[in-house]
Amino acid sequence: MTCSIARTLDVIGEPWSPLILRDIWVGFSRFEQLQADLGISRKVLTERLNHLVDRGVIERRPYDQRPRYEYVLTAKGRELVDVLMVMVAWGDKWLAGTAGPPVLYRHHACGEISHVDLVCAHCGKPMHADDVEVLPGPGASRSTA
Amino acid sequence: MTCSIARTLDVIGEPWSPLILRDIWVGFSRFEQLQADLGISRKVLTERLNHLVDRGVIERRPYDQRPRYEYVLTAKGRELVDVLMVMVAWGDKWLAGTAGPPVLYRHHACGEISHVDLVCAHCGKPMHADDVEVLPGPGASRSTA
DNA sequence: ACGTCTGAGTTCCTTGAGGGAACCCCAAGC
DNA sequence: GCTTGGGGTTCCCTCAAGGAACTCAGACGT
Repeated sequence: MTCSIARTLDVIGEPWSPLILRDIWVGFSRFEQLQADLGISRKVLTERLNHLVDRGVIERRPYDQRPRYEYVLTAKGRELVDVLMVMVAWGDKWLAGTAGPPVLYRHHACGEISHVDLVCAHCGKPMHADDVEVLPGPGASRSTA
Repeated sequence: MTCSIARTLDVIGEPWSPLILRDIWVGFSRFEQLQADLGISRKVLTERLNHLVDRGVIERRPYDQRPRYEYVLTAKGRELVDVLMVMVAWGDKWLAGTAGPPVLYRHHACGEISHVDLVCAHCGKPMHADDVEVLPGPGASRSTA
């Protein structure tokens, strides 16, 4: 489908993929760690990891003489974490409940506990759902995308 | 699971939900429009719409004397579109191919074709995967979240 | 009064993906 | 040479997605 959302979902749209990516992001890099932390079936974990490697968002690397491997984010994968960070911000705001957010994020640049906000890459002002007009682009083929 | 990503995925984690949300965002608000545009089965579309209504991200409204309904984003839903906008930015950058992005977004504030960028809500500087430190928060229960 | 059209779903059947548990391979270490 | 432990495969079984047909309710034309 000619839609960047659909294409992105082709990479992280399957049920477990975002959680796998998050775990790798925060440092769970080995197969057994991921399986234990997520409670995912080993079969599906294998499939998802292969898929993410195929799409170039993670890389499979040996870390021992023995056949031991770890998974690390590529540059493409690190940028995909942006999507997760926005999910965190939204989930913290709308779904955290009385206990408060389960995880906090300290921003290195300012040292404060914070969360992400969206701005226009061009002018730097806030950019949200109602702040844009949707137009067909060069790669468009059908009515929508 | 005590993880804001997992909780967000409970709302838009099922395969079609993000695409449904996108369609409603860009103005496809009726059942028949959504079904035709997405090619989703009517059964699953019904389930997804009900689920999104239950979670409070869209609202079902009659628009006629006859039993005709349209779906519109709530405030909660409009903020969830932030996630889609980041997916668009990432998909445009990494998956658009030679044809270029299928859809363009004009930012009302500056009038330019642009895309979103992530900044720290506290200090306004860029905030991405490597710019944060992850700490357990008040709502934490287990090792990770 | 009657058929019909249209939007908005339901129902039923069939297929494919996810869960679970067990099994396999290989290298080190004892 | 037997065990251990990480990193997967294989097999079966259930449940969710797809597809096509059916339903229902209110307007509208005649």
